[in-house]
Amino acid sequence: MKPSGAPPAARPIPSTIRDVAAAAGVSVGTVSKGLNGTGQLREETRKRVHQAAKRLNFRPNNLAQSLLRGRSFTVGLISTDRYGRFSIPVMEGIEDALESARMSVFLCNGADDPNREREHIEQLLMKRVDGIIVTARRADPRMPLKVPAHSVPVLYAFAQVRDSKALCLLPDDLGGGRLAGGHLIAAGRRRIAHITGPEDFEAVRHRRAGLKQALEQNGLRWRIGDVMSGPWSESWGRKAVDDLLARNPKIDAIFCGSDQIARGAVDTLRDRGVRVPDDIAVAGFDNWQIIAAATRPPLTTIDMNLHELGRQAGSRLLDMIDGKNQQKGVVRLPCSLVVRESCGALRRVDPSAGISASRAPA
Amino acid sequence: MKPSGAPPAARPIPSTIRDVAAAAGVSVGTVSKGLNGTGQLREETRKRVHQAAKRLNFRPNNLAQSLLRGRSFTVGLISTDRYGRFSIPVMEGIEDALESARMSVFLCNGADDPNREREHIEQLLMKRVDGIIVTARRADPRMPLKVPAHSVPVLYAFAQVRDSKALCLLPDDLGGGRLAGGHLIAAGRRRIAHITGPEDFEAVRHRRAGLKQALEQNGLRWRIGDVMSGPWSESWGRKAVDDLLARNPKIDAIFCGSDQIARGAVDTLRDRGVRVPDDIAVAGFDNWQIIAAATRPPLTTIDMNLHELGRQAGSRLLDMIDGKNQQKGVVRLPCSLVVRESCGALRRVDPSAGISASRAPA
DNA sequence: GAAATTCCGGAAAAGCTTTTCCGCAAATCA
DNA sequence: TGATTTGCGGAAAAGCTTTTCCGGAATTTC
Repeated sequence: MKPSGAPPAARPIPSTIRDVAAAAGVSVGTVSKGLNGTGQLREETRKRVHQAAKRLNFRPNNLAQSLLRGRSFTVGLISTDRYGRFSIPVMEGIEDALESARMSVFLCNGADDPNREREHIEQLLMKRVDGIIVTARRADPRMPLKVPAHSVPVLYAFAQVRDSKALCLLPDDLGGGRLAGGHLIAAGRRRIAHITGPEDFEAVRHRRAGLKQALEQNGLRWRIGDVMSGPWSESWGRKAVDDLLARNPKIDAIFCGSDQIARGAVDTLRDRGVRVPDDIAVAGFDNWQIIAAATRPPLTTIDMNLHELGRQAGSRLLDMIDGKNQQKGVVRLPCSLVVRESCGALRRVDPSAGISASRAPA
Repeated sequence: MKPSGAPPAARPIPSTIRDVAAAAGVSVGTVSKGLNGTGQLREETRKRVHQAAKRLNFRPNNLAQSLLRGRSFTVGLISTDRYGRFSIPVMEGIEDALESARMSVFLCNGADDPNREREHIEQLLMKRVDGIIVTARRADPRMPLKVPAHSVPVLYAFAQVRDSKALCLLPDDLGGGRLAGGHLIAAGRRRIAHITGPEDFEAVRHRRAGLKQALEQNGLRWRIGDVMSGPWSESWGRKAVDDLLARNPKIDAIFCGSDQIARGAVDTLRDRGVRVPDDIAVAGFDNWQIIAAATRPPLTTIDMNLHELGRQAGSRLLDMIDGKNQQKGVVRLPCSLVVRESCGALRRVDPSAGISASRAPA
């Protein structure tokens, strides 16, 4: 019998398949067959069932279905930390992919608290989710989630884990760096500085390495002194430009590790009367619309295609749930170049830099 | 039994209460009592049950529990449109409130598509959620959701609906406008312009009305000509300032309808050699950290406390589920003032402007 | 007209947990 | 020692749906 768990709140009890059966004057099994189009039923019976169901506002109870099926058509999406700006497109992509398979998503926020995280996982397993996707604010390696081995498929999207058996989907920061470098070089720049984020971010190291590859592929010298690491902020971009110009006024391009940094850099260049892109071209990273488009001039930048990354995460998880495509390890998804005005040259990037370029969205 | 719904994917079947019962040499009922601390069991039996459960990695199946209880301990969170920047804090707040009640959250994105929205609602009702929270990117009135009357409690957070029986939680934009105006006036400003967003946003009208109240309460004249509406963008802020100074150079303060607009305004003032805040004070709205803190000087602005709004949404929904607190209508939650540097005066706002001020976060 | 199909729909089990009700055994009391 | 509690744990029902199996009625075939 109904335990006392549920206080007052007198709400109409949703009608069940028995109610429909009674209303249609048939048995419950017949109702099920009627509504699901299975079994052998007279057309007239089927119609009567449908009408009764409609009249009673019948909605099959997914809990019962899931219990029977042994599948809940549900996945857990757990963010290991507070949502960041990057989480949104990833989440949207995941949702898009999953909802077209009629899967529902449980949202869990770990809030940087391992206990809370564990609680969430426990909760999800009790809810019998079919799979789990883990995201983070930062794509760096972290401790593996304590999901009991093999209980359900787990996939890391924009998050990484030191466990060679796990599947991690990440943006190809190296390719992105190469793309930016290639674009600047194709625009005729020869002396390219790099103002970027903290050295301990893997993304920082990869983007830098990408730039390095682009330079070396084009016979340009890689100057360690032209690389400056600092916080991910506009003010760092401003400060770095000041230092850079004092040290090395012959720079003709700057590749920035984020759009925020680029924004600071461009602002300071303008303040100092340096023309962008005529005197110095500036490329950003992230394609953070709101920043990139508002910069004067608007930023040419790299897009990590996070929505697509999320979408892939969703559909790959579905594959894993179905037992197909048991891929493991780190998979890097391509970045793309978004051309605006801060690098001049409104033309395609040199194809040798790899990966196709795309235009800025209208 | 087991329909063909679930393809290959051979995963270990999670152990059930029967398995535990067998392992512990007791009946299933005893296991239930043992694990839940109910019934009368010898301490030794209870321990044996616990050990068996642990050994088998037993996790009660929430689907079965929910089916029995008639409550799923689950709520649906449906965004009527693509997630915006405002959704994040609201979602986090909602989650915080709900997870401390051990409720799980289904995430649904309507993506501006009424059909998809309807699908999601149908899905949620089939999943027997205990309640639904609706959020939006924009707090303006919209068509009511077609949730069958009284089936489950529905609450609108940062979203509004033309239905007097619905509960809508919104920020008090009017109070926010008054707060900003009061702060500027308390800082000794007398001629305050207002550069804001599109007239058809309710928030725009409310913030403007709040400013008007502050002015009139302090015996200052409300000049319609000093109000300028435009898009929510930096470039509008820049353009508006140019126009404004051309028309009316005697302005000593500007209240901007968003931090982005304020950013554009401040940048242009700097470009023109106008000192902020010495010559003209600028206040923003949103307390969008990344913009407000990077502006030179950092913006004094209004925070809508969206995290708190989300938290309240969550806990009020819980009340509604429990049948308590059947409040309806629009509830406005207070905004607060975040003092940085763009208005000079590093002091508290005039208390007559209502609502307490708070300091900028470190 | 009798036998064999074909049609249609009902009965029941399974999926997992919780709770109520009962009965047995041990312990207590007279 | 016989009668009564008390303590402990088992049996079974309920919650909702799907699917398999089966039986009765109608139809067809010989």
